[in-house]
Amino acid sequence: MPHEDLVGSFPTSPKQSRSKQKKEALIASGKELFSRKGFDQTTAKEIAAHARVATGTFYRYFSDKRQLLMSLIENQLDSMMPLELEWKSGDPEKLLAGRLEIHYHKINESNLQKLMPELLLRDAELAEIINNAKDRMHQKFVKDLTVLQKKGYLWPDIEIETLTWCLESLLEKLQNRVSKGEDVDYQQFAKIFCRTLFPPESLQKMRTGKI
Amino acid sequence: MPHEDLVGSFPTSPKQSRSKQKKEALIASGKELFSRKGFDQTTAKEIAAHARVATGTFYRYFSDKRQLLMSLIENQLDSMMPLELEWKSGDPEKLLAGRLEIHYHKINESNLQKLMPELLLRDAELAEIINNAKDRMHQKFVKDLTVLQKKGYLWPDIEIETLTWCLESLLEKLQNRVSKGEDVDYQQFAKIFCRTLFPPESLQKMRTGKI
Amino acid sequence: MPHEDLVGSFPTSPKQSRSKQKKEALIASGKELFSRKGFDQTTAKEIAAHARVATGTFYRYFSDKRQLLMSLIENQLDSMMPLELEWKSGDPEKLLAGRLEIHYHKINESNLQKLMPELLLRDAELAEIINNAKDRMHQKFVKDLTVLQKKGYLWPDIEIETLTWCLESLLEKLQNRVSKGEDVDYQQFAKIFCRTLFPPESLQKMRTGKI
Amino acid sequence: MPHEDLVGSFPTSPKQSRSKQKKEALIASGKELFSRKGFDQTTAKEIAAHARVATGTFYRYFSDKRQLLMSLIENQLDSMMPLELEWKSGDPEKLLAGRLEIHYHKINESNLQKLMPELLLRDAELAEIINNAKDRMHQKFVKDLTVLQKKGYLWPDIEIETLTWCLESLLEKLQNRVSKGEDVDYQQFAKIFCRTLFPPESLQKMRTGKI
DNA sequence: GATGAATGAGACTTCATTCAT
DNA sequence: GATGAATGAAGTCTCATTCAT
Repeated sequence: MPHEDLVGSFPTSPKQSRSKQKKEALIASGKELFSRKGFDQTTAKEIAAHARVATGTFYRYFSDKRQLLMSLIENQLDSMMPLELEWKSGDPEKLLAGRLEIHYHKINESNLQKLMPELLLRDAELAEIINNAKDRMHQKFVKDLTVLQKKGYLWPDIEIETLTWCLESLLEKLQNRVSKGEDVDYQQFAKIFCRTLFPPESLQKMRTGKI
Repeated sequence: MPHEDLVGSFPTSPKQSRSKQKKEALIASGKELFSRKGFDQTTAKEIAAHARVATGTFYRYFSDKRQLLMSLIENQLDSMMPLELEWKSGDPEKLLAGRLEIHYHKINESNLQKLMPELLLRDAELAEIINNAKDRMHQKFVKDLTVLQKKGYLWPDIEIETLTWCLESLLEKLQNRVSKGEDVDYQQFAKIFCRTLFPPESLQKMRTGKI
Repeated sequence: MPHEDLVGSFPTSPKQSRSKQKKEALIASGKELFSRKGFDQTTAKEIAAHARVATGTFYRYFSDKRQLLMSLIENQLDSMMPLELEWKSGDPEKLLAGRLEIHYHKINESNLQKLMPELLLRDAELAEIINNAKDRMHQKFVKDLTVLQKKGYLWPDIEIETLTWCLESLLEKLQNRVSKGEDVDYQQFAKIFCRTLFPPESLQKMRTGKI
Repeated sequence: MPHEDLVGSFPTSPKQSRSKQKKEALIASGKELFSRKGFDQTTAKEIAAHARVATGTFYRYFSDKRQLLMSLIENQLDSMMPLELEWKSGDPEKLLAGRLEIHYHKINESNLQKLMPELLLRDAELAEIINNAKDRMHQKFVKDLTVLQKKGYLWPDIEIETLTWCLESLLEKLQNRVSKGEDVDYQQFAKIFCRTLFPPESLQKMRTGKI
């Protein structure tokens, strides 16, 4: 970060109004506490206290705990979705490793994901949002794999549907580990992922550009 | 009530005391309601009502809601753990498919798994139990894979650690699908699992008994 | 109260279950506190405390404060309605005085009436109930007066509609005074009421049975 | 804004300072909202919003919600009080009708009256003010009626005290109807009032100036 | 043992009032 | 003066747990 003071020379900061700051603080506190203790175990009062504001202030910015949760989830919706599969020329394992690293780098540590299963049980609206997103991703996955299959790159005796959810599981768990702050070896993961997806011959062809 | 012991002599009624029956009913109700609505969303009163007993009766059999939950989890602890990896002679894909089917067949549908992440956040004791179990399983997995690796069956450039959690993810997700009542093609899954684990040459050797 | 022990010799009391007793206590406390401090100034906690039960108990019997209020009002709906006008033979002033005394005797002291105007502002359902009742009574009043008018008993130049609400006002205020515990001279009131209603000639005829 | 003082020279705009205007707006908003929804159901924020000022501004002009209410009541104290009884020569029914019309004409529609009973329950000071006023009025009424009684104008067998509250009830209800915006036939009302007050002979004498 | 009414701590939410800008 | 965000006390209501019958 060179010349950061250049930035500093602009009117202090983007002049985030107090308001904005408090809302941010509440969002951050919500994220932290929800992740740490779970949704039900976290009270609005606690979130407010953690954000150093009064209880009532919480309700200025969010109609209730659920709304705050929704904000958090919406913010993370993109990163919660696994990356898309694309295969440019080059070693697919390395390519994938690179893309994974970039994609998951931006996922800030948060166990918000952990809360999802229980949350989905009780919140139909949330469930719909999430399921829609997952569905779209799933369709995309299937479509991509179908293309690869037609080109004869995949294992010939494996069905797309099962393959899809297996790969999705791997990506989901990868993301989990990242968000938990656990170390992840993207190179290794990419290798495993590719070998699940492609038979050795395909990998070889792709590596040598004979796609 | 004359000759009630005559009834006891019938093999159909295994002399389950009233008590036992009530406890069972409470356990069943707890499982169903927790799975359906989540732990916090289910009240002791509801569980009792669902089990057709009075609220107070709940507390005769369980010291509190948590204890019922613990029972449920303990009951399912085995099935919640993924199966062990063993490789007898024969087509490994078929062998695995058969074993998976048997192993997961006994998992009754229940979303109890879904509750785990949130539950672990708040209940240190539960977390320890679960983590210990997972850990033991993980160690076993690693040990088994190490053996296979030493024998040279695995992909040579893949590390055991990453491979382990990838395979665990696959099994975990498989179990999830089964407990959600979704259809699962064990044959397909076994194929994918085996190819992730073994390179084609190993598979070929195993199939032909040249292990 | 002679021989009260005779009563006492019956199995204690009508064996009002605890439950019933608590509900009664809550109703009584609600009535007293609402009357004394107003609806909004009375909290559920206070009502419970006054009835010597825990706050939560209040909610076993009433879904909320409003429902308790509704019970109270329903209980009093009859007595809140003014008596009907009927004229048998005899001195109308005395007849009326007697009937008023009987009718208002059963009104237990309570300022619940006082709360009505404000309550009606905010509670559409309550407003409808009350207005329907008032309306029915009004129609009855109008009908009765119309009969009397046709018989030529009323002041000839006074319209029924205005007369009706004037008489209703008198009865309403009478009831107010009674429920406030103020002394009321029914004889005097009946005289005034009758003279507002009938010209002296009619009264004379009625007294002498020449109806 | 050139020549703004020209505007000031117009007689229409009495140079109401901004301040004054805001206070007026708050008073108007308070009156409307209190009347419409009741005192407790109206928040200071709402009143401010309705008056197009900030919440804080409310507290510049009134120490609290109650003070605004007090202003409103004080403003209306005169009109809330029933008119005085005076009998000049002429047809008393017509005279009264005329005076009623003038007196109640100035009562702007507002259900503030409706709030009084509940308000008096909780606000001792307000209760005292109101009761004093009512008392003064009552004394005046009694005094006036006593004079009429001594002159032999009233029904001879009716006591002043009861008669007084009956007439007050009629006037109170009349005022209620006016403030609710309901149509009122002053002529009819005056007839009823007079016949309640005076026997036909007195009325006849008064009409013919033989008072 | 069984029952279900009772308890009361504590979460949620509102709003009168204050205060920094 | 004006603004409206912030405060926090207080009311509403739920539910885990206890207890008298």
